[in-house]
Amino acid sequence: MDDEFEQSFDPAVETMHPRVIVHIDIDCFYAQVEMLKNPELRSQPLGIQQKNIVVTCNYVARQFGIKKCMLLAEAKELCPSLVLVKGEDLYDYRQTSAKVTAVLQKFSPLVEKLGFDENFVDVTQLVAEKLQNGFNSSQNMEGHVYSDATERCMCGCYSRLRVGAVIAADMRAQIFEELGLTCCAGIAHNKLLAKLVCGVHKPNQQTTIFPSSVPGLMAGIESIRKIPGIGHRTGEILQSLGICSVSDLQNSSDKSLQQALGHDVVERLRKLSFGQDDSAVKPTGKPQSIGLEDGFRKISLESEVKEKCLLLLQRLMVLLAEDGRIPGAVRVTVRKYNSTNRQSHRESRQCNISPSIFRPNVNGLTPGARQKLLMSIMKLFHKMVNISKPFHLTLLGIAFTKFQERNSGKGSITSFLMNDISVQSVLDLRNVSTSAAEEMECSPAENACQDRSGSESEHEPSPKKTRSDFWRIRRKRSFTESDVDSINKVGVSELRLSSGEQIDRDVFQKLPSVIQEEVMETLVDLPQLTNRLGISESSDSDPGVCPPDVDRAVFRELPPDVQQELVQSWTSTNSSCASKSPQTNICVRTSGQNSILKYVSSTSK
DNA sequence: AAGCCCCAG
DNA sequence: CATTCTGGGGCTT
Repeated sequence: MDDEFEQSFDPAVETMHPRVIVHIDIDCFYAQVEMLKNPELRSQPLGIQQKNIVVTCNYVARQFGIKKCMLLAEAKELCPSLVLVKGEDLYDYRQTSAKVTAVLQKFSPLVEKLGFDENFVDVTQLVAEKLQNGFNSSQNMEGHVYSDATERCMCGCYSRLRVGAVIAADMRAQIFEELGLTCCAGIAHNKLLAKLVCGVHKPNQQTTIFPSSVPGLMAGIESIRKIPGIGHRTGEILQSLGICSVSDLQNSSDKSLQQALGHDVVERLRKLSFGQDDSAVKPTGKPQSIGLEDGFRKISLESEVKEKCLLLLQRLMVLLAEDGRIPGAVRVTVRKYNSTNRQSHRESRQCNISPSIFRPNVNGLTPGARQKLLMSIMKLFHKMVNISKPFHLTLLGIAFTKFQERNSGKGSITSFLMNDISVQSVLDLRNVSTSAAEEMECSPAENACQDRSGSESEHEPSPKKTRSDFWRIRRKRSFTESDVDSINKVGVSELRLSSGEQIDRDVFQKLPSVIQEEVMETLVDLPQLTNRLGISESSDSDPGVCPPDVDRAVFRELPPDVQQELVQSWTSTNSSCASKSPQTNICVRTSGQNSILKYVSSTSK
């Protein structure tokens, strides 16, 4: 309140800076993850490829002038020897991201994720504790200081930020020691400044900014668009009103602005332009919705809609299982083709679904869960599209929402998983075909309490497990005849697989049996679909043939497409693998990627 | 509930 | 399909 008085007096001056915020940004995140998985890449120029672009690259590659989001061709020209790794399977990135966040949560519960590679941490409390305990930071300043901090603010933030810098250094050390990742940190009294200053010294460095340097920092920002919070649209509006530079914004008191954006927004933006940001670090929790959507040229048949929905559903089930919660509602989104309407005009309908769909039936395992779900979905679809008339869709999406609260255990999908005897039997299978070493990384118990804490004790029970072991550890594993038998007991009678790779443990096992069945049923019921997607029956019997970069694709959270492939290979009762020995390994990866390409090119583009 | 906007990555 | 996809937020009806 004092604050407000002061600012109405002079908007450029803040008198109090009570918080300490650290912004952590992992250096070229995807590239680092890939280099952990395959250390040989460290010495080579590495680019992470998505579609036709290099989304990020390591620092070796940057010496060639390669930049983020550069076109593939462009990058190759700059560096013909550029090693490319596909970065479309986000599983490892997501996992690693969660581990980073888990490390940071040891410092404060106030950790806010921004994408996979950034986190805000409010360490005000920890700083206060350290200061109370007589922590002395006046000796040496940890890391860089933005500009030459001259004046000292009298609110006490000078000491606090210095302690913050020490904490940030600690965070970075822990992230490196525990995960092998380097990162940058920005330390400031608010989120905006912490983020802005984070990247001033890169890579693997940290920068602290004190309030006296804030005007300089803000003045040095070329475009207003660089200010987090001013996005595409707002930037355009501001520009259209002649507000281009930060100082333009600082001095703006236009009435037209107020009209265009509203008083509150304008106030917020003006504050931002002075480096002021009251927004709190909002602890990131589980998502409120989990959804997928697919864009395409044209869908005009109901049968195509059904197919799409089944595919989306299949992928969604996996994400859902990984999340561990049970949704209470489903939403369907469509975008109708409209030549005049450049806007992606979307429509959506949602309805509640009985959570029992995701629970076991008294008599065993939900016979028609998928059908029920699909029925609900199609019903929603029909609310938006009258199929008796021609229609043309360019997008279909399905999302689950209204998740049940972290139930005391009952009803939670994971607890169900663990309580279901038949599933237990599947879990137990793992012991048959899994080595002890592998067991350590992911024991059934750990999986059961899917506790987000992620970084738990795990690994290290074994003497020396190198980092590359960490990534290589899950490999080759085969289902045996008895595995198949047991799975049959669970009720997935059509299942026939000779190779599971990580599938069994990492994904299949994680899935509630209901969902396991869902996945199976989907495919069993839709032979034409599986055929269209094509089972590469090639089933390469020599996994060693797989190129290393291909080999790493971890089925687990399956980039749904790969998962699909795998499920197909399980499902194909009469495919070549059935005739082979149960021990035969299928090179899932290779066949998967090929088919994915086929699939993508035939439907998506 | 659903449409509309915005934003970030 | 015109920067795709995913998730979040806010405001309005």
